[in-house]
Amino acid sequence: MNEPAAPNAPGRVGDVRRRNLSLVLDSIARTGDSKPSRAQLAAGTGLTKAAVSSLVADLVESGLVAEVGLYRDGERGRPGQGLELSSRRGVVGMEINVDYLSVGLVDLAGNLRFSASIESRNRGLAPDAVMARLAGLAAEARAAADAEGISIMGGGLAVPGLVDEQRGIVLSAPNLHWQYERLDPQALLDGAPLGVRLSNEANSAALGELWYGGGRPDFLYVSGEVGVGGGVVIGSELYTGPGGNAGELGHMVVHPDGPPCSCGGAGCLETFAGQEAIFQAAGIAEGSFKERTELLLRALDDGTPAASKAVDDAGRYLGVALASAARLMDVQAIVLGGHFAVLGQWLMPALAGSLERHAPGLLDPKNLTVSGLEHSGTLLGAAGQVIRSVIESPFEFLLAAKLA
Amino acid sequence: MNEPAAPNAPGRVGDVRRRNLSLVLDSIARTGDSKPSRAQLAAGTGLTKAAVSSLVADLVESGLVAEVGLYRDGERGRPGQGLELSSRRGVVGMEINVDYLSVGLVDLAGNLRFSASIESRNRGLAPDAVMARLAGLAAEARAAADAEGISIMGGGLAVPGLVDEQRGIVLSAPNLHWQYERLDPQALLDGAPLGVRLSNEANSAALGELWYGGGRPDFLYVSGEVGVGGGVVIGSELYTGPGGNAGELGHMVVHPDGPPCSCGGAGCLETFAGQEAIFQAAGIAEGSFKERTELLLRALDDGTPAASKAVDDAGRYLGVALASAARLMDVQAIVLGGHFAVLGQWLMPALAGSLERHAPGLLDPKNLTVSGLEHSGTLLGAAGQVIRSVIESPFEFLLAAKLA
DNA sequence: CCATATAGTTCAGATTGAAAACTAAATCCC
DNA sequence: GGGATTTAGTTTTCAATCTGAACTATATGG
Repeated sequence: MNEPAAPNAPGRVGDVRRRNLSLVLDSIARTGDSKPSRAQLAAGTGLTKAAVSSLVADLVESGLVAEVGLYRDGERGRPGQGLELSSRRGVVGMEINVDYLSVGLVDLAGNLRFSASIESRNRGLAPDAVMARLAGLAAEARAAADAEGISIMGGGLAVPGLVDEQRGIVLSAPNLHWQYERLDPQALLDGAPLGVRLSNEANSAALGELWYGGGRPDFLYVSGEVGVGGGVVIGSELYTGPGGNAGELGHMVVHPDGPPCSCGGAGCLETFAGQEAIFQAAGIAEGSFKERTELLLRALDDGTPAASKAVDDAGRYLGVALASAARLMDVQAIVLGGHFAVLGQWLMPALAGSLERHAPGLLDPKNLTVSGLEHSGTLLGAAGQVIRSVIESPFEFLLAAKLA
Repeated sequence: MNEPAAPNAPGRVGDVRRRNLSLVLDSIARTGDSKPSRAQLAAGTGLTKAAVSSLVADLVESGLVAEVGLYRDGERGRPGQGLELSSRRGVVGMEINVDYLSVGLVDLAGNLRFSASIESRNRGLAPDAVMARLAGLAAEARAAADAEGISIMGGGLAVPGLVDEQRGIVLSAPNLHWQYERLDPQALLDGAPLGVRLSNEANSAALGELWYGGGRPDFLYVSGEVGVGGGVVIGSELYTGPGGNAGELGHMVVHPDGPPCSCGGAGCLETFAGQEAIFQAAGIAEGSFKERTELLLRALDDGTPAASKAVDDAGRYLGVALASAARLMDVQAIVLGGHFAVLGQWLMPALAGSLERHAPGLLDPKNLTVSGLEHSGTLLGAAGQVIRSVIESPFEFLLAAKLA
């Protein structure tokens, strides 16, 4: 869709403006509610007022930034024109999960302007059937955008599995029983200038947490779904590794003599802390995920020993994996999401204890938190990736928008 | 010393030239022996011939690049002027280790032009005493540089411990019994325009491997010294983590019920695969490192069961840690250095087996290798950091050189 | 010796930010 | 109420630096 600048591309004179457009736009995005003036942007970025004026003019003309009336900062002097990200440009976040589909309309500033979701037993369903249902939801989002006067720039689609972003292929999504499925995400938002970006669910949730949640620059996001996934955020960027598969927390080895795992290995975290493992250890075998989760929570509330032990064990082994991860990557904050967030209060004691036992003093307990975004985190992250790409490369967006 | 460009600095017109100077210089460095002409550089970088001519003129004037006579590429037409990194600019790499000190003079192209080392039982010695001995070696390197007509740009000093690069402080080097020692690395090479950069031994070894060894862009370097250290190289850059302490492979947890470790944790890799742990498990208690290593190697040669088991166990647990690391960071190649390189042939079977058991198919066995640089890897890496900083920011070097 | 091919230089033109002067719009204070 | 002051934003001039095209330099081939 948009070609990223090659790292070895020659510097041209025009690159300076590309960079400064992004710098100013990002500055406006970061300042958020306080709606900076051109003069404040100049002070904040180190650019001259003249340069900022010229850059802002381009951004306003493109529709990415809007002026929002006068704004008084100090007591004297001419008041500035407040600037903010346009609320008339949006991105559609979409999520396919095991038992539901959801969409959300997110504006440039990150506000969730519309959302909808439906239950859908997707496991084992053909990708085409799932995509057809999702297309219905996407149409709702487009209608909502029309109603609110929001122009849709693009979309993000998160799926619980390994994906090839470039080619729109789901390499493997074991929980959906999908294997090497070629989707057509573009069809969901026909005509959107930036298209639809396919992404991994855990990674999107991690990015949602980064941009619209806790907001730390460095943390490890742990997503306990059917599998145990993770997203590594370093320096406010997702670390995906040389092959794009980093963050596979679920298959870190937490016991050298542990049981065999579905991945072919042995002693993986997932065999101790995956949803299935916890349900099984707690003696809860029947029903949908939702039903079993409710049974488990009730059992924990009642203090049922098997349930408590199951969650304690999961927490302890999760602690082993996180201790190793913290040592290796020097990660100093951890955010729990998905199933782990739901189990938070029961999981934490064993987890914190295990971390302290294996990596004493390495991680401040107050940096071990539960995600507050719940299900919308993935949606926000999926949409956010497109929004960030615009903020980081506004020039490229202008081109894409002009061509369309 | 030289201030790195802030990530949020505004782009200025002059930045374009900074970047292109680096692009051209790096291009010359990469092309290596084949001594490219200006026209070839233009084709390779995407810059115009005019721009390359102008950039090369600056680089030649600064003494970083030299013309090396005519060079014929095709059959017809005017031959080009071959260009290469100057062999008259060098950096001194220095290393403090537990039982020796060493220095090396490395020219811009990465050739080791001179090296020397002395045995020195540094454990427990005062930093001042060690630095005084090292200064003697450094003086030899300077004399060698004078004799060869090499001008010294700066130096790199690697120590086996955690360091604060900026302030020249060794935060902790347990194997030397050093704790928060303020060194004065600058004194070793008084007057060198880029000063002396302090660095961690394992990290330097990893970088040495990157620039002058295997040359993969992504790998995990495992250094088995007294402790077990590591260096994570991703996208041809060292990953140091948000706090600068990434790569602490030795304290990854490889057994949830393992013995206590000196770090206060339990079940750490180091308690199974550290030098001391191996010596102890093999029943070798007395003597210097060198002597004990020789004893161990002889015992392995003889097939002594205790020694074989000690090394097998170390390999197996190392495999557990590396399997986890590979999952988490998606690392696809591993290079063994230090003690592990010495034990290579005895360690490999158990290590490879363990990796395959815990992360089957994840890592191609041919990507599990032993470093070929031996001891000079650390030296080359320490010097290389300064050399790379010049190649990546030639403009800043020009300024620094001009001020001196 | 001249056609041709390739290397490298020179020069006009375009883009862009810095610096400084200027205009615009508010408050302060008498 | 009106000038002084303060702050916001624009205009103008200038310098840096790349591109592109024309030009010069130097080789081979017939």
